[in-house]
Amino acid sequence: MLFFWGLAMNVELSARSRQILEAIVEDYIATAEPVGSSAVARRHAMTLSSATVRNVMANLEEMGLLTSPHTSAGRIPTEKAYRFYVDSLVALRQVSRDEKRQIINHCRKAGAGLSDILKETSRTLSQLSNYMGIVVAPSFNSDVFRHIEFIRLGHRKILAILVSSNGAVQNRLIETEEDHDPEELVRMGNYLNGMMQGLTITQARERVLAEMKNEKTKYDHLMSRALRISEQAVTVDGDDVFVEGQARILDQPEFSDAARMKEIYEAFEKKGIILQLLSRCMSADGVQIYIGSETSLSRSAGVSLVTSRFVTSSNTVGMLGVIGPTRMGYSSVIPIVDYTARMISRLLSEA
Amino acid sequence: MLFFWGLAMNVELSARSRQILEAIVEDYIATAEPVGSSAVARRHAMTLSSATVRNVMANLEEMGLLTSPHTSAGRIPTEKAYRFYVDSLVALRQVSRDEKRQIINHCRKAGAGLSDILKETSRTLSQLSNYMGIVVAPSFNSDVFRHIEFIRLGHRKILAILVSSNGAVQNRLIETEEDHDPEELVRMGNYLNGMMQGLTITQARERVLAEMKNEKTKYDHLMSRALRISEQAVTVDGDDVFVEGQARILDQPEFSDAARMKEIYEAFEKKGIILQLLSRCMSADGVQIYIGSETSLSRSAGVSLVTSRFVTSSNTVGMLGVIGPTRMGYSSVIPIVDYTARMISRLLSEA
DNA sequence: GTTAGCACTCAAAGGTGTCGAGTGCTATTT
DNA sequence: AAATAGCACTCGACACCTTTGAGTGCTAAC
Repeated sequence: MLFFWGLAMNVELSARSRQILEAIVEDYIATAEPVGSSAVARRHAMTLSSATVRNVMANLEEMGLLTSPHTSAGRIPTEKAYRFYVDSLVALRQVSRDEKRQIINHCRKAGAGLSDILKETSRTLSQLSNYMGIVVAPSFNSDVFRHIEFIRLGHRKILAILVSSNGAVQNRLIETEEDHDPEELVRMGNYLNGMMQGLTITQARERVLAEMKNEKTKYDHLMSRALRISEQAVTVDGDDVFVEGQARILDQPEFSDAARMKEIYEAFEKKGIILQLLSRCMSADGVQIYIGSETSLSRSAGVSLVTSRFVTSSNTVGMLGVIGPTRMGYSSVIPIVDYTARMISRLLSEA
Repeated sequence: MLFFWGLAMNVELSARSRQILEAIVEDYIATAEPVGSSAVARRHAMTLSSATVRNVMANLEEMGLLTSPHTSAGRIPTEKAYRFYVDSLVALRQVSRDEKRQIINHCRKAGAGLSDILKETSRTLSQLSNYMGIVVAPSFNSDVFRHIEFIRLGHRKILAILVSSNGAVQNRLIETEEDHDPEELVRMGNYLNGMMQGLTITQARERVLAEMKNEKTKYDHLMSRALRISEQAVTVDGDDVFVEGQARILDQPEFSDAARMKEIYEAFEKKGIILQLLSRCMSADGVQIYIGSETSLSRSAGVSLVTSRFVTSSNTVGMLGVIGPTRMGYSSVIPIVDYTARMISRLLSEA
């Protein structure tokens, strides 16, 4: 639907109009100030006079691609214009050698744990883009079970450790109804490890629930206890989200006022919003771009989101991207996100 | 030294001056606007005229307790005034029944893991105080070792799981020089568990290093490998810090401008600063208060910090507190921090 | 179709004047 | 001697004005 718009406009615009729109968008991205007709004529060393540019701009405004904040200011691009720009105008920059180096180094240097890598990635994205970096860990639930283990911590207190084949680890403290001694726990572990081999965490959970209703296991003390405990262990709720570089967006002039800022920060404290937002881009391959209201992050905040998914060795998908103002340097952010996603995918597939 | 100042001033001020200073500080805390002499006379239904109050205020200014932002505005308290206020004026509010309920509920409802509890506590502090809540987990290194366990994840890849008696868990992915099969890992685990029983993590680490030099173990293949791996496992670097309610401080008028905000947020992205800051309050018991530059957080930012430490069953100490503007509602924040620290201590001691 | 010219608009910037909260000082009261 | 009333003074805040200049839309000429 969004893409359709882009194509539709693509057809309707003359080459010159497109060129001018591109100039305006890029100017505005660079300066954050309304762009006037003469600025366009000048900056682009075009063979056109400002008057001509004005006519074109009036056209573009009528088409809903530009607006003026007031009668005699320059014009600024609408969301529609950004959409069009991103779909068919933007000339993507190459990822520089230096940036590549940074991305790769950061990936490697992180402690080898999955969450360390992802956190570091988030930071790298933020540094390279100068906006906010965001990474959503592959959903633990859809990852493949590797190992479960119980450790007795005290009277009726057990620590359950659940490892997925990604190398992601979940710890859960469980209070049991009766006390279990270490040997019992080992046997439970063996039983469950056998049962869950090869399943995803979600499937494992279903399997546990099914087994609990099974007549055979119902009357086996050890098994039924093991199942009851493991039911808690395999119930993993939230996915991990790593957000870095929150301070950076304060550099952007459009976020200098406090009310606006607050909206964004509050959105981030409720991580649920982000997850909901990002689950959308899990399905499609390649870089996805959400502009302004398309993000449904907060109507008024004027933020955009450039994301891509990455895959792990066990074929679960995660999400990474950059959040910044609508007026974002798409030409460099898009390649950075793309490249980073590829690198992370490769790194995690090796493992 | 700071306390000495408080006492010194205590002596020098007449009862009336103190009363007026208190009124000014409290007014300023409530309104964030410079307080004028007539406001003091009026608000306090004092038997004094504004002219008299003026004289007293001139005195206080000379003593460095007040400043005027410009000739004909009211006066605002200096850091010194806050210090004095906190040391000897403030009338602490009782923690209300409702607040107590919230604190206790939040503690309990959290998933039983240590980090869940602390994160939730941080959020509670933020909610009750309307400032930023901060909790530093007890240093893992000084906690008592409980259990170590190795899980083979793949060729030459081991997951080490280290549990302390607090119930804190550390996972670490380790790449080994040779491949180890699961049975070998179990034996290594047994050996190390025996060796480290009763030691703190730091001691355990020293013990490992010592054993590695020991002639006897040097020539035992299993042991020497176990030691080499465990050396990595017991090397834990950073402590966990939980900061919640960052959006809340945007409500404070003094932080409405972006430059100021940025300073604070950047301080928080480098968690190191916080740790350094908080390590100071680990030693002393009871509520500690750091005002403005005393925090050494960022000279210009004008933030204060109210903290208290808490203890766990294994006698390690953590830190919790509230960060807000110097102009902070000390009378309610101090009791909240105090009460929360006590509750958390109790909760963690039970475990 | 392009451009030059011109009248018009409007925000931003700067200047002026008033208002009032607040001060310091001094003379007066208690 | 301490407290107060009175008064002149200061200075930011606000409202109001003008000027400036960037930018527009329109029209007539090329």
